[in-house]
Amino acid sequence: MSVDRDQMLRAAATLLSRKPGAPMDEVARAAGVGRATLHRHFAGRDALVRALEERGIAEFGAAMDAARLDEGSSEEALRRLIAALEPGAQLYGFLVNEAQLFQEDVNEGWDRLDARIAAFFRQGQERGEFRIDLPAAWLTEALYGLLGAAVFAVQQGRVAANDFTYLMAELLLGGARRSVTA
Amino acid sequence: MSVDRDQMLRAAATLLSRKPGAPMDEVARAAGVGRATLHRHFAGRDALVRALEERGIAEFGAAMDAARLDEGSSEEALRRLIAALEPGAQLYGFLVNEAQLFQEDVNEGWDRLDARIAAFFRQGQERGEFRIDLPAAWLTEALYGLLGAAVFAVQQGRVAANDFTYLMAELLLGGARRSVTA
DNA sequence: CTCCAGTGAGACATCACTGTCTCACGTGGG
DNA sequence: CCCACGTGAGACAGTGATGTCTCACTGGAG
Repeated sequence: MSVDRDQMLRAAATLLSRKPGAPMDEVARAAGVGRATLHRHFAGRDALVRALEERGIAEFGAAMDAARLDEGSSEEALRRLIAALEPGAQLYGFLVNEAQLFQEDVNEGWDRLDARIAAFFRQGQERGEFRIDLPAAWLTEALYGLLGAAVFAVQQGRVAANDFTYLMAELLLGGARRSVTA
Repeated sequence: MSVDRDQMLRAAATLLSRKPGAPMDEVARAAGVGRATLHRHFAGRDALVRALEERGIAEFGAAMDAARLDEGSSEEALRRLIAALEPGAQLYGFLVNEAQLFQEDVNEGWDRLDARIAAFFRQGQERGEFRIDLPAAWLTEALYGLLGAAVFAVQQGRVAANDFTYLMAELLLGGARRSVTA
């Protein structure tokens, strides 16, 4: 009888990531639940988005933990990170857009994650594995941007979902230029 | 007396690129014009966005022409393209987001531009200058994604506006990995 | 079996935005 | 000078989403 709050969040994430402005009743329908029930669990749209934020932040952090960014080469670590990010990529894409919208009142959890990602890139630079002429902050933003682009490309069927991790990692690491050795 | 329609479009683009959902009266204020006047020039919000689309498509196309994508190496051509895209990057970022929202009813002008960009990447692949394991469609989406990320990074002051072209081109072409030769 | 907590459906007031209209004003051209 | 056009300010109704409330129902616990 009682509705699974987690399933509601998941359904909301899936819908809102494609249609950020979807009305509450549409979110409710997507979650297979009445509008009243949705509203009982989340005081309002803001609360719902806030909950999605917290969920996204937690999952993002968990993905970073799982990727063990300190082990092995920076390149391998980045590949692991992207692979770990893939399952929640839709949600992250939605949240990144959302965060860009409301520059003010951003959850401080994002700052922490941003800092961790940037620190990882900086470490790679200090190790001589990443280029030093591209600021860590830029690499971080580029990661987010490519994440969103990849999610969209998959949604549109422009690229295969299976290639997600490969395309992300290869472009971010090696770029489009054909290398002499490859 | 008469208001400069072009200036209104420019102001609208600047505001909406940061705040896509801004109400019409805010757009009007940003353009230094009354809401009624804004409405006299653009029948409604849709018409305004449509006008921005057309403007963006035209400018994007002009930038591609100016970049002379057929001359010289593909890498040089891509650098020229990114440099030519920079002045209108805010607008393009807004329009790309807008296009992602309304998958249906997309201006066919975008398809044409998409096709030109993809064809350029494909040509580079056939010439052996771009990697063939990254589909041209993905490179195209990545270009858009990085464009948006770069605009945002500059807006947030995370990177210097002067580095826009360099950061975009270097990441897209060479990626984050430190090359052996560089 | 009997409650009752949780639910879906719908009514309702409210709110923000929109698009239209009117009216007074000022500037520029005739 | 005077008129007319374009403008700004504001009023107005319409619309869609929101948040709250009520009510009837149902499935599960006791």
